[in-house]
Amino acid sequence: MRPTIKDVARKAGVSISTVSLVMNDRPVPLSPETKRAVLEAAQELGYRPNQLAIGLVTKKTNTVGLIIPDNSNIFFAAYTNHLETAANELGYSLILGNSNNSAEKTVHYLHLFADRGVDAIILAQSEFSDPEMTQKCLDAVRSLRIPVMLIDRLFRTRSTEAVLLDHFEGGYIAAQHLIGLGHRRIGCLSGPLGLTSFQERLAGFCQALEEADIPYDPALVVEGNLLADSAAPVLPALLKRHVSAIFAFNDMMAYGLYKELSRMKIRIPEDISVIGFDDLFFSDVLQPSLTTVAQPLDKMAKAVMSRLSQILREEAGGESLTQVFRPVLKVRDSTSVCRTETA
Amino acid sequence: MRPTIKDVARKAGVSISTVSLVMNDRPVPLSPETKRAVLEAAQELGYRPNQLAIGLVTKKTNTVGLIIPDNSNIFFAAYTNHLETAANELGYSLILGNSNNSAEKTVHYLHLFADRGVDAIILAQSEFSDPEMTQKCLDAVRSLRIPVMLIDRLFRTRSTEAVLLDHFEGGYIAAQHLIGLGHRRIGCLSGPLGLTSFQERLAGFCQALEEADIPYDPALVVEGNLLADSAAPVLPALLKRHVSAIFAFNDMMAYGLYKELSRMKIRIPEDISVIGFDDLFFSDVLQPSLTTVAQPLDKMAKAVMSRLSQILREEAGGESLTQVFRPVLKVRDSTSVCRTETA
DNA sequence: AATTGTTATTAAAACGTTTTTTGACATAGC
DNA sequence: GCTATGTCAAAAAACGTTTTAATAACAATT
Repeated sequence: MRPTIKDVARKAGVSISTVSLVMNDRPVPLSPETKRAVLEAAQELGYRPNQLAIGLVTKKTNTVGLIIPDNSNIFFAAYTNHLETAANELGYSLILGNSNNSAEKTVHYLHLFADRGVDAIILAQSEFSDPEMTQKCLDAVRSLRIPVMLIDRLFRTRSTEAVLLDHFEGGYIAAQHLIGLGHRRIGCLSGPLGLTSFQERLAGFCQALEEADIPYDPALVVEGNLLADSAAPVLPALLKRHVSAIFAFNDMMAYGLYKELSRMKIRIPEDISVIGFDDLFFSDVLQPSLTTVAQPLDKMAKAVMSRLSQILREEAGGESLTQVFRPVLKVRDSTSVCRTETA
Repeated sequence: MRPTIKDVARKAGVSISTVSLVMNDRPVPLSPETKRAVLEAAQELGYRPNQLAIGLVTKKTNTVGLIIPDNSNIFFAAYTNHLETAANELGYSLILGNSNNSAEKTVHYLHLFADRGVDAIILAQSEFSDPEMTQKCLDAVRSLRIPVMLIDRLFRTRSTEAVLLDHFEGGYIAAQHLIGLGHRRIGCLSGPLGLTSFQERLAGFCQALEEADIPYDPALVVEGNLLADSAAPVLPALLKRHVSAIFAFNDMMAYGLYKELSRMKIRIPEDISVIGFDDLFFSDVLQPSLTTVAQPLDKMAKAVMSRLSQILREEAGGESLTQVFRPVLKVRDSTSVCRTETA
């Protein structure tokens, strides 16, 4: 049906080896006439090489597997989008798997993708609460013998390729911004503190407090589940402590705060300032627009793919590399100068 | 490195044909001992068949290409997520391409995916403003000789496989809902009316007006670009006409209305009702939550994949099938009884 | 005229599978 | 004792490429 190299060879009156040599522009002596004949035949037949066959012999498919928890999570959707763009620019295709944060599904996809001959795998997965699950993934990754790039903190070891955000600095600049506006009683709506990234955000937050000589009050830190609806149940605890600002450890929870505060007729930023983390698409659409700590996803995605491409071209040294990116503060309308007298 | 069928054969002391027969559980006479030996060897070596090689001989890769305009568009991200889930349940993997609404990129991915031996392609693309572009895509699709499933209205012909929403009904139920609340001057913030889907939404809207004996006033229909920021420029025109409700043809533009109305101190739904279309994730988070027309993406995704799977198993009759799904009205807090006296 | 060297092309092996055909050996029927 | 009939297993071809080694043709050197 689809023309193969044989068809081109027959049409051009040469052997298939010649066709291959010409198509790949190999540095072997070939007469101009032969080249022209082959190119013409290929053109006329609309010949396109079968990548399956090529992959079988070259062991390269120019395909990268991407395993993320959930593409309906807009953060990952945005990341995926940037990764796909970066991949395409470097000549790679992306094959997608949703792990739903399940170690089984992660392992499933690791194998599935390896079976399909992907050149590398990008894995977005934070630690599992059960260390055994993490170990399972680690084992699977090791057994694969394929480059794996982590874009979240699955393993604590430094000996893996990774592209990460500096979460400490993220927490730090968020706190610094609020402190600069005069806030001293700042609530934290944290993510699960079992996860390294959130520990680090909190540590950065504390560092900023310390530098401003504000005592750290653990009662002002509550834990959420990263979803919007986790804001409502814990908000009263913070309000009771008279916080003048709340640092939500991701934008989704900040949205939850918006909803609940609005229900309570507490105004943002007049009565309380809110700052988020991630800079999702909607943060700029919301009313008032959300001040937040942005992750430079485009740069990170580019870094992921160019590093992988480097590794695959075998231009990387033996050392594995962890690249850490700096977050960027986006000041919008949800934070303002502190107006409460209570220091 | 990775064990192959040969390694299993050697270890089990049989031929590779036997290994293949056993692994695929073929209905051929094989002694239980042989089977056991093969299975054991495979298990011990951790053998997993190379899907590239299998694809080369069977012409099936269990991979489906998905071409969408933009995965950072949360509507498509959600659809992609459902499609991936449905695909995985049926044993397929999804390979992803962002077309950015460019015909060139669409054609690029059509070929790229075909080269990689995908079994089918899912194409989310509305018509191009330039009919020549549409023709280009059509030609590429035809030349592929691979099943292509449309999940948007690229071609007007009925002779393609497609899974679509009943946009007419969507427009109809949105209007009906507002009319039921007593609204008679209803503004439309439409999408580009060059696109069939929006024409149909508008037609459904008009139908509902007609049934309620409300004259259709073209001055109440303005065109947006589907993005949030297209609301602000056209809102004054609608307000001047004293609309008591606005039907935004997608949720993103409804969000734009929220922002602009809030800036103008016009309250939703007290002063004006707003209804959207799509039911994006955020519509339930917003304050007030957005009444909207939902697309049953999970059902549609399942329908896409099960139909494709049917076609690929060659169980489909010769006829191509267009499946149309009914939208669902989600009544939330952004619409209320009309309080203006102006009829 | 024999050797060496270029240049252009091809043959053949390999990649890891599936699948069809062939073959070896027992057992049963005549 | 010979042919038919079953079992089981292996051989071999095929899928569409790349790549290395081989070869052929011819010119240039001795």
